[in-house]
Amino acid sequence: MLRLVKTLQIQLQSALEKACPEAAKIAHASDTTLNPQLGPASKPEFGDFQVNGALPLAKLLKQSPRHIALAIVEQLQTNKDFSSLCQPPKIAGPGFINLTLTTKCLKEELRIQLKDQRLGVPLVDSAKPVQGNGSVVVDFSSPNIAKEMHVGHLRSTIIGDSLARVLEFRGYSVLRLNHVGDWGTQFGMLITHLKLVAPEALTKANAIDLGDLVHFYREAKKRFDEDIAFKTAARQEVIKLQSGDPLTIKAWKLLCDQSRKEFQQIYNQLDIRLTERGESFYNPYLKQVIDDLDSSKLLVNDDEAKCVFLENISGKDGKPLPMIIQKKDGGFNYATTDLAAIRYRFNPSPEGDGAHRLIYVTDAGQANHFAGVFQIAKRANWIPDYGRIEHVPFGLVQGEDGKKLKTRSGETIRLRDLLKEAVSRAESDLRLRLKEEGRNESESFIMKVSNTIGIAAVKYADLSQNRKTNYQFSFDRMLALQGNTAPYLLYALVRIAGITRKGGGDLDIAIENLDFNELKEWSLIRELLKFDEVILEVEEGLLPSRLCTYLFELSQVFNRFYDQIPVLKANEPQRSSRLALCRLTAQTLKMGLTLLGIPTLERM
RNA sequence: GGGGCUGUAGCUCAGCCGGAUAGAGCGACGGUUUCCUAAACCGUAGGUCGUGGGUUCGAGUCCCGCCAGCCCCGCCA
Repeated sequence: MLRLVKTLQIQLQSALEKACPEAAKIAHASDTTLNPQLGPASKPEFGDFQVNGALPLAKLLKQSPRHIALAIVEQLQTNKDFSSLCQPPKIAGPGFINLTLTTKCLKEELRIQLKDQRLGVPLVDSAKPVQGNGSVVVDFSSPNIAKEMHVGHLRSTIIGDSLARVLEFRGYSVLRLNHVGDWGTQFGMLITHLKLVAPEALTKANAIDLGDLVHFYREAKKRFDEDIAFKTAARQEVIKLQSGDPLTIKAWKLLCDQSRKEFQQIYNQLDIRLTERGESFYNPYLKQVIDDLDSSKLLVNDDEAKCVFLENISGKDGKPLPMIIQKKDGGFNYATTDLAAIRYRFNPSPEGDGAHRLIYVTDAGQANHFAGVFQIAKRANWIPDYGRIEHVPFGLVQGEDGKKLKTRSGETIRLRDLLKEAVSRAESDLRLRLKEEGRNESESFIMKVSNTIGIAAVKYADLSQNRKTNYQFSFDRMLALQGNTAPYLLYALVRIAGITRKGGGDLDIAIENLDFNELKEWSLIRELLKFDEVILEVEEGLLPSRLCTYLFELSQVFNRFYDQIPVLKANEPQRSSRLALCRLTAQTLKMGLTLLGIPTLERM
């Protein structure tokens, strides 16, 4: 319905200017235009759209808002194109203008959407030209080498993937970058520790597995915090790594390979595609960062460390907060790497990615860090005029007690265990239901369905509740069959698949003879037509939860339709018309879920 | 001390650029099945939108103060 809204916007604009010439003159004088304030109706009984633009003009024109609304309506009714789209407008309340689309217009929109594989969502090329090479970087997941993926990586991975999918669907060339932690102090301490306790791990592939590595990492971290000599040795090791010492590099590569294999299993299970480009990738570009900052006079030596002092951000003492770019031991830290990454990602190919938008999906705790890094990048002129750089923050995953999610023994929950539990819970729910309903299904069916539901539930729960605030994790809630959950949405699709199986097999029906006469049909049509706008909202606001809310509402509207409106038993042309609605609902739900990274089922 | 985020129904959360009587879901209570999967649908109850001011024709939404919770703040990422 995007095109339609655009058309209405233009018609309203013109009617408003004609109805209030004095106000229009004033607006033009200050180089603005009058805003009709067109928006979706706040309630179904108000129609499809509401126009609020009359209200703010009342004071200026010293007329009642209803009077102004009337003048606008009169202008609108002289426009034949408008009258073919909307029924006669109604003035309501203090001066709102309510618009209801004509059934002819709704049917035409529906027909267009039924014919469009993209369900009305425009490709970016036809929307507006993009500068740079049109690519978008989505930086997400980013686990640390030598550590297992845990709940902390869940949100970044799932949200980042979904955003990447939406942007790809819109036609951007998306770089899904896994900025893995494969560099830095942690590495120095791990290698130093392994040299002492398990040197074979540093020279031979597969000498130890990731579980052991995690164990060693914990020991190393403990020693690092307690033992000053160890700390110094670890820092030396980092310097060796950063300066390319062959033995250290070899050990480092082995550790990375080991971790990579493990990560890949999780990504396969979640159906997530990523390009690994760890922190180490930017090693050759770090020096340039220092030089650039130095030549633009941003770099300051402070207590032997090289820093940039931030503007408008002060530290404990009230003085500007420094960001350390090079430590006094000569080592670089994550701020340096992040700056090098920004520079590289905006730089044109071949010395960079030529991106026009950078998106970072990390926890909200890093908000200050990114604010600082982005500020420095701006001041150093590394962000082109058309460039956009955004931090997409998210809150902690908490347990149902409101505290940080942990195992009973108080340890961090491994991602693989969490996914396993979701699937096994889905499986026992399913087996119970099959028994209750006396259904007989094959083991492969049970495995496929429980796997799909389990993973879908975890993903959907996270995406639908996406906000900056913390997120309360609950298996019971996410696997519930009712409410705003993945199983509820999947079930709506299964119902449609049922119709297809039982007789609507060729959903490739004629769409020229659509005939609707039920309120529940029109509600479904109106809901289906909102899809394109929702996708653009997600693209702009980077909030997958908007898409989730929409899909849930669509499922609800469909279930109401399904409950009361017979499809297969209806006479023609209703039967074909309703089948068309079912087909489009299925396509929309499927497409929406795909954009969330969630696969669908025919039966469950 | 400074900064960020959050505070909406018993619980979990929506609420778009400020717009009409603040919405869902869960839970509670009650109803619906000769019919395409009832894993559904319908109804009832439940609110000082943390709090006090301000701006505005109009504030859950914007501004300021206060209270509470979480997070970040120089050589970890």
